[in-house]
Amino acid sequence: MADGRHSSAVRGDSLLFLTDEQLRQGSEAMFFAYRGFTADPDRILADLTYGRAHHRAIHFIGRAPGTTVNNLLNILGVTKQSLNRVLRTLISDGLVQSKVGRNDKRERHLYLTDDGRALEQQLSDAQRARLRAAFRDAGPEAVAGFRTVLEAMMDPEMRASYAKLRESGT
Amino acid sequence: MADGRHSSAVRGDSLLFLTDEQLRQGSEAMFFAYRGFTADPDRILADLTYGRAHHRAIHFIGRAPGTTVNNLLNILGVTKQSLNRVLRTLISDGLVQSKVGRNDKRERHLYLTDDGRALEQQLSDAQRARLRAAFRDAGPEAVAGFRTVLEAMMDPEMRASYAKLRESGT
DNA sequence: CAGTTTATGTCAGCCTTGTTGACACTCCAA
DNA sequence: TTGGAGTGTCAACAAGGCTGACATAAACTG
Repeated sequence: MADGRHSSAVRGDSLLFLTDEQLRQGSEAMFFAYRGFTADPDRILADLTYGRAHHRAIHFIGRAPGTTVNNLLNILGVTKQSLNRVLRTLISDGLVQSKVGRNDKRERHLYLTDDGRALEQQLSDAQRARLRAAFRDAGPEAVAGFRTVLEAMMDPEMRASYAKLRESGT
Repeated sequence: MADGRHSSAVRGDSLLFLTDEQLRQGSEAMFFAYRGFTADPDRILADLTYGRAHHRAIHFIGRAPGTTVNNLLNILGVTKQSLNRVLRTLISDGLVQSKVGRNDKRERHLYLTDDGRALEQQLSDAQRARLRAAFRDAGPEAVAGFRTVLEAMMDPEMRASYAKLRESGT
């Protein structure tokens, strides 16, 4: 780590494109792009009493209906207390329904209600509009590269969750 | 928005790759990847008394030494009260130095101290290691696509900030 | 010069969303 | 029957956003 700012560039091989400057630009691109990515749903949520945490819960429940609390916990990477606070409000507001498991009655299976689905739709429409525009501007090859790099950036467990959701959705 | 889940796929043109399912996968990829992206610096920061907000401030001061408070405010997109809380601790901890402007004495120009640079290096090394691995695995074409899409996702002002930093760094 | 605007700092208070620790309940499995 | 897993909940706390209000100094403007 003490070999300076061109640690990866001096090799002179096919990894020349990995200068520290390129990597720094990659970081900054992630930072600025993530802001854009969340901006539209955030605006909608601000008017309701909800935040990004609610959005995430709604998104993943909508994506995998009947998922258990524990499953959701792993996907979201927060503590159960944190998730529970969010779920409690969503359930009492009638956006999410919690059903006791049929086989294992300790488990709660989570579903969106009609209202929940409506909000999910509204939020993801807003988010997708931006993504759609970005994908269209960038073109299919760029999108493929985008996805390849993002997948490579994930932690292995997250990559597994991602792959699982991906196959279930196709 | 009521035209269902294949709103963009039914056109049958070159935008076929923009199905809502593709877009949803894009969202989820962003979510999981961003978690990975911040994970390593977060681990380092947890041991100090600092958080992600400190990281961001240190990063951009290191990137554009002598930047003003107002400039940083625009880049980070937070309120001055929020930024000030972070800057105050960084300055009193001797990681950041604040100099009164030469021309305009109302402005404060921000610089990293030697200690600040050391922490910045440590944090960005951790972050770059992951990015480097991801870029290497994905290859140059994928990286180009990654950057193209991210740039297209940004708000216009953010894209301007990004471009400005990019040219200053090269 | 007087008045306004700009750049910055700071105080106080609020919200969301994360954390830990503790405890209770239900139920499955050995 | 006992241990452990899955869940819910209470309390307390911290980070880091936010708004509103106010202060100061410097720069700009008529």
